[in-house]
Amino acid sequence: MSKQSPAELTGTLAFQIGVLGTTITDLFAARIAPLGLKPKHAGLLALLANQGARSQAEAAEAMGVAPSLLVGLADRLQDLGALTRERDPGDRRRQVLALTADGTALLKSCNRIAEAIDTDLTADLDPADAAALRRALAAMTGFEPRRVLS
Amino acid sequence: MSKQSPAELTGTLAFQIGVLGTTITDLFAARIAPLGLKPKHAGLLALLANQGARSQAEAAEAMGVAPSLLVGLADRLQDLGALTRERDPGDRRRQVLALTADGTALLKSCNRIAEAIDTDLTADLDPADAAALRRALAAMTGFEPRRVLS
DNA sequence: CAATAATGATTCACAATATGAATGATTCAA
DNA sequence: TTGAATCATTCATATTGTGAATCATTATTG
Repeated sequence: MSKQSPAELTGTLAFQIGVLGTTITDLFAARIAPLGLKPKHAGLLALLANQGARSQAEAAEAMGVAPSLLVGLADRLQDLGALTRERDPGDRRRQVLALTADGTALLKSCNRIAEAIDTDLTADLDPADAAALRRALAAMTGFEPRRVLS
Repeated sequence: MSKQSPAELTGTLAFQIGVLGTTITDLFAARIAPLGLKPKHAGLLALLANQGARSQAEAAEAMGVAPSLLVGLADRLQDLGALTRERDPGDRRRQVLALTADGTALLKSCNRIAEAIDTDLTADLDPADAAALRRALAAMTGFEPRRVLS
């Protein structure tokens, strides 16, 4: 006889990645909380670091969130001294966000925390499988809409 | 020279799985919405199907949510005729949830939807990498707390 | 056995998160 | 130059989740 119960739903990649993603994000959130950050703050820092200064509208678009949400994220990071927020002289409607040295340092801390989680995640994982996982993620991350860590 | 920018934060598994998980869960949520379900409803159906009837406290524990949240989930599924909710005769404090035939059918629909997402996800993925991905997920899914799809 | 503690389900008040509509400033197009 | 579009911001609102309080029931224990 074949297998009786094929682990309905929970056997799918969609379900497993969904659950694991939430678990990891919650853990990441707990570990960056002492820095005064939430995952979306870290996502914004990373965006600015990797893609350079951006207006709030551009950042919101890139992160897949409403522009109104970005106001609060930028407020917070500005309070922490992690970014500057200046009117674009060429178009004074735009608020241009740019990382400060403090922001870069903060991002590095987030990065270290994420890497520590990676270490735990891949602890009992065949190195070849870990490499394949990275390839698979790269292939899947071009998937449909973009949205940054919540 | 070595690579200048190592994709700060966004290069980590933690970040990538977090983002992908949210993206996938949002997509899954959109596709099961016509069934009148949200991801947590589907998670509860799957729990009952895969592990048998459970009290609400047990289900909440297994899903990693507050018992008070489970009340509403069970209400909804009961309204849809997807589960029965009966006092345990042996301990009349416990409400025991059990799948109905309609609930099983509903879960099968969710399963099909998740499988369709899997198909898209793995479309341009080396089959060997897809297999490795499954192994990696299996290894990582024993990770810390449990929480079901949100 | 009686009194007290613990457990399960439920309701409720509340916090956190996100959205979209409205507003005001500015820029673009006709 | 007038009207439409864009950007940032605020505000009202929806959604989601939690924990405290309550009530019924069951366990404990003096």
